[in-house]
Amino acid sequence: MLNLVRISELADRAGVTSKTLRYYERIGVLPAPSRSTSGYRDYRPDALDRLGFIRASQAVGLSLGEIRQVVALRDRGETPCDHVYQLLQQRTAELDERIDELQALRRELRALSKRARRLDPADCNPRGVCHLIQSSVDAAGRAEG
Amino acid sequence: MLNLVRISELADRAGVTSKTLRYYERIGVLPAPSRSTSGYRDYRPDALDRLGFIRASQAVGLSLGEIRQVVALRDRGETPCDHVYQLLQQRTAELDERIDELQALRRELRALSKRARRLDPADCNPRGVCHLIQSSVDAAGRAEG
DNA sequence: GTAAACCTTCCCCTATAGGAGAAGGTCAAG
DNA sequence: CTTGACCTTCTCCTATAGGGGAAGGTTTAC
Repeated sequence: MLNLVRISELADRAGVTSKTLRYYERIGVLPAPSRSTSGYRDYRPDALDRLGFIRASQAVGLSLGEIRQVVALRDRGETPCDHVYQLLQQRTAELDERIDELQALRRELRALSKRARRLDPADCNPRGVCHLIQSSVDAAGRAEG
Repeated sequence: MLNLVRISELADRAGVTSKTLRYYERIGVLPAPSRSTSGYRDYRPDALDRLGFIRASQAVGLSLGEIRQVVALRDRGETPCDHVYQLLQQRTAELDERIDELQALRRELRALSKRARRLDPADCNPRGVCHLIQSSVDAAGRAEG
Protein backbone atom coordinates (compact mmCIF):
# COMPACT_ATOMS: atom_id res chain seq x y z
CA MET A 1 0.00 0.00 0.00
CA LEU A 2 3.08 2.24 0.24
CA ASN A 3 1.07 5.00 1.99
CA LEU A 4 0.68 7.35 -0.94
CA VAL A 5 0.55 11.07 -0.26
CA ARG A 6 -1.18 13.90 -1.99
CA ILE A 7 0.54 16.89 -3.41
CA SER A 8 0.15 19.32 -0.53
CA GLU A 9 1.43 16.78 1.97
CA LEU A 10 4.50 16.03 -0.09
CA ALA A 11 5.00 19.74 -0.54
CA ASP A 12 4.82 20.31 3.21
CA ARG A 13 7.27 17.53 3.92
CA ALA A 14 9.69 18.84 1.35
CA GLY A 15 9.30 22.44 2.40
CA VAL A 16 8.10 23.66 -0.97
CA THR A 17 4.68 24.50 -2.44
CA SER A 18 2.33 22.42 -4.55
CA LYS A 19 2.97 24.84 -7.38
CA THR A 20 6.62 23.99 -7.21
CA LEU A 21 5.94 20.26 -7.42
CA ARG A 22 3.75 20.65 -10.49
CA TYR A 23 6.41 22.85 -12.00
CA TYR A 24 9.12 20.26 -11.29
CA GLU A 25 7.00 17.61 -12.93
CA ARG A 26 6.36 19.77 -15.94
CA ILE A 27 10.04 20.50 -16.54
CA GLY A 28 10.99 16.89 -15.94
CA VAL A 29 12.98 16.90 -12.72
CA LEU A 30 10.28 15.10 -10.76
CA PRO A 31 8.70 12.00 -12.33
CA ALA A 32 4.95 12.13 -12.94
CA PRO A 33 3.26 10.16 -10.14
CA SER A 34 0.30 7.86 -10.52
CA ARG A 35 -3.17 9.36 -10.26
CA SER A 36 -6.18 8.52 -8.17
CA THR A 37 -9.42 7.74 -9.98
CA SER A 38 -10.39 11.36 -9.64
CA GLY A 39 -7.13 12.55 -11.16
CA TYR A 40 -5.31 13.56 -8.00
CA ARG A 41 -1.56 13.00 -7.92
CA ASP A 42 -0.53 10.15 -5.60
CA TYR A 43 3.12 10.32 -4.67
CA ARG A 44 5.12 7.43 -3.33
CA PRO A 45 7.27 8.35 -0.37
CA ASP A 46 10.50 8.06 -2.37
CA ALA A 47 9.53 11.26 -4.18
CA LEU A 48 10.92 12.92 -1.08
CA ASP A 49 14.37 11.51 -1.87
CA ARG A 50 14.20 13.02 -5.29
CA LEU A 51 13.23 16.36 -3.85
CA GLY A 52 16.15 16.13 -1.46
CA PHE A 53 18.47 15.61 -4.38
CA ILE A 54 16.97 18.55 -6.21
CA ARG A 55 17.42 20.85 -3.27
CA ALA A 56 20.97 19.70 -2.63
CA SER A 57 21.82 20.18 -6.29
CA GLN A 58 20.41 23.68 -6.30
CA ALA A 59 22.41 24.40 -3.17
CA VAL A 60 25.65 23.62 -4.96
CA GLY A 61 24.72 25.85 -7.86
CA LEU A 62 23.11 23.53 -10.39
CA SER A 63 20.17 24.89 -12.36
CA LEU A 64 16.97 22.91 -12.73
CA GLY A 65 17.93 22.39 -16.36
CA GLU A 66 21.15 20.71 -15.33
CA ILE A 67 19.37 18.74 -12.66
CA ARG A 68 16.96 17.53 -15.30
CA GLN A 69 19.89 16.17 -17.34
CA VAL A 70 21.22 14.35 -14.31
CA VAL A 71 17.97 12.74 -13.26
CA ALA A 72 17.31 11.78 -16.89
CA LEU A 73 20.54 9.76 -16.84
CA ARG A 74 19.51 8.11 -13.61
CA ASP A 75 16.02 7.39 -14.89
CA ARG A 76 17.53 5.74 -17.97
CA GLY A 77 19.37 3.44 -15.61
CA GLU A 78 22.79 5.03 -16.01
CA THR A 79 25.04 6.16 -13.22
CA PRO A 80 25.16 9.94 -13.49
CA CYS A 81 28.19 10.38 -11.27
CA ASP A 82 30.64 11.22 -14.04
CA HIS A 83 28.27 13.75 -15.50
CA VAL A 84 27.65 15.27 -12.10
CA TYR A 85 31.35 15.45 -11.45
CA GLN A 86 31.91 17.30 -14.73
CA LEU A 87 29.11 19.71 -13.90
CA LEU A 88 30.55 20.41 -10.49
CA GLN A 89 34.03 21.01 -11.90
CA GLN A 90 32.58 23.38 -14.45
CA ARG A 91 30.51 25.17 -11.84
CA THR A 92 33.58 25.52 -9.65
CA ALA A 93 35.54 27.12 -12.48
CA GLU A 94 32.73 29.54 -13.23
CA LEU A 95 32.48 30.35 -9.58
CA ASP A 96 36.17 31.16 -9.39
CA GLU A 97 35.81 33.51 -12.31
CA ARG A 98 32.74 35.13 -10.87
CA ILE A 99 34.39 35.66 -7.53
CA ASP A 100 37.39 37.28 -9.19
CA GLU A 101 35.08 39.65 -11.05
CA LEU A 102 33.21 40.60 -7.93
CA GLN A 103 36.42 41.16 -6.03
CA ALA A 104 37.66 43.45 -8.78
CA LEU A 105 34.39 45.33 -8.60
CA ARG A 106 34.71 45.57 -4.86
CA ARG A 107 38.21 47.04 -5.18
CA GLU A 108 36.82 49.59 -7.60
CA LEU A 109 33.98 50.52 -5.30
CA ARG A 110 36.36 50.96 -2.40
CA ALA A 111 38.56 53.21 -4.51
CA LEU A 112 35.46 55.15 -5.49
CA SER A 113 34.46 55.69 -1.89
CA LYS A 114 37.95 56.85 -1.04
CA ARG A 115 37.92 59.32 -3.89
CA ALA A 116 34.44 60.46 -2.92
CA ARG A 117 35.72 61.72 0.39
CA ARG A 118 38.02 64.15 -1.44
CA LEU A 119 35.38 65.50 -3.81
CA ASP A 120 33.11 68.43 -3.16
CA PRO A 121 29.51 67.95 -4.37
CA ALA A 122 29.58 71.57 -5.47
CA ASP A 123 32.11 70.59 -8.15
CA CYS A 124 29.67 68.11 -9.59
CA ASN A 125 29.23 68.79 -13.27
CA PRO A 126 25.64 68.38 -14.47
CA ARG A 127 26.92 67.11 -17.80
CA GLY A 128 28.23 63.98 -16.18
CA VAL A 129 25.29 63.75 -13.75
CA CYS A 130 27.60 62.94 -10.83
CA HIS A 131 31.37 63.22 -10.64
CA LEU A 132 31.61 60.35 -8.17
CA ILE A 133 30.90 57.93 -10.92
CA GLN A 134 32.38 59.87 -13.77
CA SER A 135 35.64 59.94 -11.86
CA SER A 136 35.69 56.17 -12.00
CA VAL A 137 35.35 56.28 -15.77
CA ASP A 138 38.19 58.75 -16.01
CA ALA A 139 40.29 56.53 -13.78
CA ALA A 140 39.46 53.47 -15.85
CA GLY A 141 40.21 55.40 -19.02
CA ARG A 142 43.60 56.43 -17.68
CA ALA A 143 44.31 52.91 -16.50
CA GLU A 144 43.49 51.43 -19.87
CA GLY A 145 44.94 54.18 -22.08
CA MET B 1 23.14 74.51 -34.85
CA LEU B 2 24.74 72.14 -32.35
CA ASN B 3 25.18 69.45 -35.03
CA LEU B 4 22.30 67.17 -34.04
CA VAL B 5 22.68 63.48 -34.62
CA ARG B 6 20.19 60.79 -35.39
CA ILE B 7 19.64 57.74 -33.32
CA SER B 8 21.88 55.27 -35.11
CA GLU B 9 24.78 57.69 -35.12
CA LEU B 10 24.50 58.33 -31.40
CA ALA B 11 24.17 54.60 -30.88
CA ASP B 12 27.34 53.97 -32.85
CA ARG B 13 29.26 56.60 -30.95
CA ALA B 14 28.10 55.22 -27.63
CA GLY B 15 28.68 51.63 -28.63
CA VAL B 16 25.09 50.54 -28.13
CA THR B 17 22.13 49.90 -30.45
CA SER B 18 19.24 52.16 -31.41
CA LYS B 19 16.96 49.78 -29.58
CA THR B 20 18.91 50.44 -26.42
CA LEU B 21 18.57 54.19 -26.81
CA ARG B 22 14.81 53.98 -27.27
CA TYR B 23 14.66 51.69 -24.28
CA TYR B 24 16.69 54.10 -22.15
CA GLU B 25 14.35 56.90 -23.13
CA ARG B 26 11.32 54.82 -22.34
CA ILE B 27 12.50 53.92 -18.86
CA GLY B 28 13.64 57.45 -18.18
CA VAL B 29 17.41 57.29 -17.98
CA LEU B 30 17.94 59.19 -21.21
CA PRO B 31 15.91 62.39 -21.75
CA ALA B 32 13.59 62.47 -24.75
CA PRO B 33 15.33 64.45 -27.48
CA SER B 34 13.69 66.92 -29.83
CA ARG B 35 12.21 65.59 -33.05
CA SER B 36 12.63 66.55 -36.67
CA THR B 37 9.52 67.54 -38.61
CA SER B 38 9.21 63.96 -39.76
CA GLY B 39 9.37 62.67 -36.20
CA TYR B 40 12.96 61.46 -36.13
CA ARG B 41 14.86 61.84 -32.87
CA ASP B 42 17.51 64.58 -32.98
CA TYR B 43 20.06 64.18 -30.23
CA ARG B 44 22.31 66.94 -28.99
CA PRO B 45 25.92 65.85 -28.54
CA ASP B 46 25.69 66.01 -24.76
CA ALA B 47 23.50 62.94 -24.85
CA LEU B 48 26.82 61.14 -25.18
CA ASP B 49 27.83 62.38 -21.73
CA ARG B 50 24.67 60.95 -20.29
CA LEU B 51 25.33 57.63 -21.95
CA GLY B 52 28.83 57.66 -20.53
CA PHE B 53 27.38 58.13 -17.08
CA ILE B 54 24.95 55.29 -17.63
CA ARG B 55 27.65 52.93 -18.72
CA ALA B 56 29.95 53.88 -15.87
CA SER B 57 27.11 53.42 -13.39
CA GLN B 58 26.31 50.00 -14.76
CA ALA B 59 29.97 49.12 -14.53
CA VAL B 60 29.97 49.75 -10.79
CA GLY B 61 26.89 47.64 -10.33
CA LEU B 62 23.98 50.08 -10.44
CA SER B 63 20.81 48.93 -12.14
CA LEU B 64 19.05 51.07 -14.70
CA GLY B 65 16.33 51.60 -12.11
CA GLU B 66 18.83 53.08 -9.69
CA ILE B 67 20.42 55.10 -12.46
CA ARG B 68 17.02 56.49 -13.26
CA GLN B 69 16.65 57.72 -9.69
CA VAL B 70 20.03 59.41 -9.88
CA VAL B 71 19.47 61.17 -13.17
CA ALA B 72 16.01 62.23 -11.99
CA LEU B 73 17.67 64.08 -9.11
CA ARG B 74 20.10 65.70 -11.47
CA ASP B 75 17.35 66.63 -13.91
CA ARG B 76 15.42 68.26 -11.06
CA GLY B 77 18.47 70.44 -10.48
CA GLU B 78 19.66 68.67 -7.35
CA THR B 79 23.15 67.38 -6.76
CA PRO B 80 22.80 63.59 -6.67
CA CYS B 81 26.19 62.95 -5.08
CA ASP B 82 24.87 62.04 -1.64
CA HIS B 83 22.35 59.67 -3.10
CA VAL B 84 24.98 58.11 -5.33
CA TYR B 85 27.30 57.73 -2.40
CA GLN B 86 24.62 55.92 -0.41
CA LEU B 87 23.91 53.65 -3.35
CA LEU B 88 27.57 52.81 -3.72
CA GLN B 89 27.94 52.04 -0.03
CA GLN B 90 24.90 49.82 -0.17
CA ARG B 91 26.13 48.07 -3.29
CA THR B 92 29.49 47.52 -1.64
CA ALA B 93 27.88 45.91 1.39
CA GLU B 94 25.76 43.64 -0.82
CA LEU B 95 28.81 42.78 -2.80
CA ASP B 96 30.71 41.78 0.31
CA GLU B 97 27.88 39.54 1.34
CA ARG B 98 27.61 38.02 -2.09
CA ILE B 99 31.32 37.33 -2.24
CA ASP B 100 31.20 35.63 1.12
CA GLU B 101 28.36 33.42 -0.05
CA LEU B 102 30.17 32.47 -3.21
CA GLN B 103 33.34 31.71 -1.33
CA ALA B 104 31.42 29.46 1.03
CA LEU B 105 29.91 27.71 -1.97
CA ARG B 106 33.35 27.35 -3.48
CA ARG B 107 34.65 25.74 -0.32
CA GLU B 108 31.76 23.33 -0.41
CA LEU B 109 32.35 22.45 -4.03
CA ARG B 110 36.02 21.81 -3.36
CA ALA B 111 35.12 19.55 -0.45
CA LEU B 112 32.67 17.77 -2.74
CA SER B 113 35.34 17.15 -5.36
CA LYS B 114 37.67 15.82 -2.76
CA ARG B 115 35.04 13.46 -1.44
CA ALA B 116 34.16 12.42 -4.97
CA ARG B 117 37.60 10.96 -5.47
CA ARG B 118 36.98 8.53 -2.63
CA LEU B 119 33.59 7.38 -3.83
CA ASP B 120 32.89 4.54 -6.22
CA PRO B 121 30.13 5.23 -8.77
CA ALA B 122 29.00 1.66 -8.27
CA ASP B 123 27.93 2.60 -4.74
CA CYS B 124 25.62 5.22 -6.13
CA ASN B 125 22.15 4.75 -4.77
CA PRO B 126 19.41 5.33 -7.33
CA ARG B 127 17.17 6.68 -4.60
CA GLY B 128 19.36 9.71 -4.18
CA VAL B 129 20.12 9.95 -7.92
CA CYS B 130 23.81 10.55 -7.25
CA HIS B 131 25.76 10.11 -4.05
CA LEU B 132 28.20 12.87 -4.96
CA ILE B 133 25.57 15.43 -4.21
CA GLN B 134 23.68 13.56 -1.57
CA SER B 135 26.93 13.28 0.35
CA SER B 136 27.01 17.06 0.53
CA VAL B 137 23.57 17.12 2.07
CA ASP B 138 24.61 14.57 4.66
CA ALA B 139 27.70 16.62 5.41
CA ALA B 140 25.67 19.81 5.73
CA GLY B 141 23.18 18.04 7.93
CA ARG B 142 25.97 16.85 10.23
CA ALA B 143 27.54 20.29 10.25
CA GLU B 144 24.29 21.98 11.21
CA GLY B 145 22.99 19.32 13.58
C1' DG C 1 11.09 56.96 -59.82
C1' DT C 2 12.55 53.62 -57.24
C1' DA C 3 15.47 51.02 -54.20
C1' DA C 4 18.26 50.99 -50.11
C1' DA C 5 18.82 52.52 -45.83
C1' DC C 6 17.00 54.94 -42.51
C1' DC C 7 13.30 56.06 -39.03
C1' DT C 8 8.71 55.42 -36.25
C1' DT C 9 5.50 52.74 -32.99
C1' DC C 10 3.74 48.35 -31.51
C1' DC C 11 3.82 43.92 -29.62
C1' DC C 12 5.97 39.68 -28.49
C1' DC C 13 10.24 37.00 -26.79
C1' DT C 14 14.54 35.58 -23.98
C1' DA C 15 16.25 33.14 -19.35
C1' DT C 16 15.08 31.49 -14.22
C1' DA C 17 12.10 29.52 -10.87
C1' DG C 18 8.23 29.52 -9.89
C1' DG C 19 3.62 32.68 -8.07
C1' DA C 20 -1.30 34.47 -8.84
C1' DG C 21 -5.56 33.57 -9.88
C1' DA C 22 -9.56 31.75 -12.72
C1' DA C 23 -12.80 28.09 -13.69
C1' DG C 24 -14.17 23.89 -12.46
C1' DG C 25 -14.08 18.98 -10.19
C1' DT C 26 -13.82 16.19 -5.59
C1' DC C 27 -13.99 14.86 -0.93
C1' DA C 28 -15.03 14.95 4.09
C1' DA C 29 -17.69 16.96 7.84
C1' DG C 30 -21.67 19.03 9.79
C1' DC D 1 -26.89 19.79 1.12
C1' DT D 2 -23.81 22.85 1.47
C1' DT D 3 -19.49 24.71 3.04
C1' DG D 4 -14.61 24.54 3.07
C1' DA D 5 -10.54 22.55 1.86
C1' DC D 6 -8.63 20.19 -1.30
C1' DC D 7 -7.39 19.04 -6.27
C1' DT D 8 -7.08 19.79 -11.63
C1' DT D 9 -5.58 22.50 -15.91
C1' DC D 10 -5.07 26.95 -18.01
C1' DT D 11 -3.11 31.39 -18.81
C1' DC D 12 -0.73 35.29 -17.45
C1' DC D 13 2.89 37.69 -14.45
C1' DT D 14 7.49 38.85 -11.88
C1' DA D 15 12.50 41.04 -12.58
C1' DT D 16 16.52 42.64 -15.99
C1' DA D 17 18.09 44.71 -20.11
C1' DG D 18 17.08 44.86 -23.94
C1' DG D 19 16.36 41.90 -29.01
C1' DG D 20 13.32 40.50 -33.07
C1' DG D 21 10.40 41.58 -36.35
C1' DA D 22 6.04 43.67 -38.43
C1' DA D 23 3.83 47.50 -40.68
C1' DG D 24 4.43 51.75 -42.31
C1' DG D 25 6.68 56.58 -43.20
C1' DT D 26 11.18 59.26 -44.80
C1' DT D 27 15.28 60.46 -46.85
C1' DT D 28 19.10 59.80 -49.77
C1' DA D 29 21.37 58.23 -53.83
C1' DC D 30 21.34 56.70 -58.40
